[in-house]
Amino acid sequence: MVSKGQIIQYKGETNSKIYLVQKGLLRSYSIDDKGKEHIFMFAIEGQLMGDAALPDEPCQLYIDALEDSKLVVREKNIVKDSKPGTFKMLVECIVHLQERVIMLMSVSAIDRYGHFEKKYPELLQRLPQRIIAAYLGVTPEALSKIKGERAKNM
Amino acid sequence: MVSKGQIIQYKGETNSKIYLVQKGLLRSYSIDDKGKEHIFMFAIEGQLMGDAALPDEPCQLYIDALEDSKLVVREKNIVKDSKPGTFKMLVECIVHLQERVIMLMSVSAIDRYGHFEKKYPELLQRLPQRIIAAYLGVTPEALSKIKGERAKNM
DNA sequence: GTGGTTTCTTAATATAGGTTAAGGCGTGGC
DNA sequence: GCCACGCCTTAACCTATATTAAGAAACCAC
Repeated sequence: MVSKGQIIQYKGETNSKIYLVQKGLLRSYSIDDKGKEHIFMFAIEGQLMGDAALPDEPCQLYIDALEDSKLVVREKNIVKDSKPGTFKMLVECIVHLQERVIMLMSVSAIDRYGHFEKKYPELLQRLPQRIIAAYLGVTPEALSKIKGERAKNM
Repeated sequence: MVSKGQIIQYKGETNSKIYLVQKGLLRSYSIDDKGKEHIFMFAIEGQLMGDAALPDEPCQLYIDALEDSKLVVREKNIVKDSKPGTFKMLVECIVHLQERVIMLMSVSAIDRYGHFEKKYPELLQRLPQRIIAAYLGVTPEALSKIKGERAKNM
């Protein structure tokens, strides 16, 4: 059980744990040299969250809770045991990342928002604007403008 | 054996194969609505290349050969058998993607180039400029300018 | 409730990188 | 050799998004 805002993993520390979200919402993110947060991914109920670093390597990402959350903690090594569901989750993770990179490279901010809207209507409700902006790779100001423009064209 | 320029997988087709590169160099990429190519990843000797789509799902990426290449073709399903090396490759893939997304979101074009230079000095030699640009998510013109500016500051 | 944070919006300005265009350099085919 | 084509560079201009700033609205603690 972790409460909203609690940091579960710091960048640079070694962490051999991964987390299955039973309830709530986690995010992983980096902080650039200007102190700006960049969200790498979210994990909601039923999803797995963990840094891809090896169990004894320093992590590249921070992980914290965006809502009060209930977690099942597992060792990263457990993945090696090829638990039925776990392997599939890894592949899903790759699929997701593939899409994410494509989005970041080839789609405008306005279209990334449209895509997010369609794909995660639920998160749209649960997340504050500024968090969505950090996920999409834009500033909250830019996202605000995007929403304004979309409202006009409808 | 495939020759330089040959397309191995088209976006939208279903392809249950993955490719282990024995010799040569592959890339996976998408094409946006302006016809611009965006490179997702490279695979050199010893690396695995494949779309993350399930064996019976349409692929999201094109794959082609940047050099004459020798490939070992495998079924995606073989991954399920948890061949010793294969699982590790999956994890490496995730690590790589994680870094890639972080780069795209939080690092300027000039620093992405610096990072690429350090991480893939060999590819820097083997790849033409325009391909590196597409990988970094900038235009060849911008990359040319970046290199010019770096030369000055040294 | 009230006061203090944090978040959202709007607007003005700044900037990284895109676009377009043109010239030079290489390289492979004939 | 020499032509043609693709690649790289440079430069002028343009656009999307960042930055800065300030006010309005929502949220929280007390």
